[in-house]
Amino acid sequence: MSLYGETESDSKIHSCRDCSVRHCAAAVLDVEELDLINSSRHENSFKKGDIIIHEGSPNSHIIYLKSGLVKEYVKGNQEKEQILQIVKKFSYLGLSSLFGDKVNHYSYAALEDISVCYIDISAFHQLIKQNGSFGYEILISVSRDNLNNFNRFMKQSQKKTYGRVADAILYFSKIIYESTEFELPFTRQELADLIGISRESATRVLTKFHEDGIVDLHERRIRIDNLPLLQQISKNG
DNA sequence: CCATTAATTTAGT
DNA sequence: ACTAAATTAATGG
Repeated sequence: MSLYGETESDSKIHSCRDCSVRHCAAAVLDVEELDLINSSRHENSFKKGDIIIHEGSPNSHIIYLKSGLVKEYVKGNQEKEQILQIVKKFSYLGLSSLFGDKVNHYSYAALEDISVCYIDISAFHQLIKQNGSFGYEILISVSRDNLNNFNRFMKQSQKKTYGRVADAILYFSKIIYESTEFELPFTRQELADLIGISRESATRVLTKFHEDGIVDLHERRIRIDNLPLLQQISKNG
């Protein structure tokens, strides 16, 4: 429950050189650059539900997500929150606030038990300046996220409740799990917060989809049974 | 350590 | 908003 999560214990890596989960941008670093990151990095793990970054906190570090899922969100008025996206492992948390401000604009919370590495922000800056390939990879991931999220929100604003729920299911299926059957990492409330509807509507539409044979639904387990129809609903709002 | 109960969270109407 | 169900924490043996 602590802000800093649990003490590190399991499979602690002793150097970035030996890290087995270097992907994308981290994969293009040379040995010296890895040592630069390594000199300031610290590892940590969080339990499901733990908050990793509070919006408004200073962004002194970039956090590399080594395993698990994280939600990126902003707090709205009383209890309401807006979930921007789900972040998958092997990506960086806090990138979107890196160059824009001195504080994080988004909060991050663990949707399952996760492990992370903190990278000092000045080391990160230096790597971007000195290693074009690294910067290129970072730029790709920032752009991709931007495009994805912006698109989702633009389309969402034109859709009715059913289309939004269909969108959410397709989002999990296509982007997060790459499968037609998956376990939601969300409560109904969080699902609603992702697509800007009420919790009640979320459950109502889910059971309606179930009744209509579009999905099979058990608690948080979802299997898409009628993909064409679901895509149709998503498309038509 | 396990079992029971209390408290909190989640789902459905 | 309210109730029921489920999950988690706390207590006592």
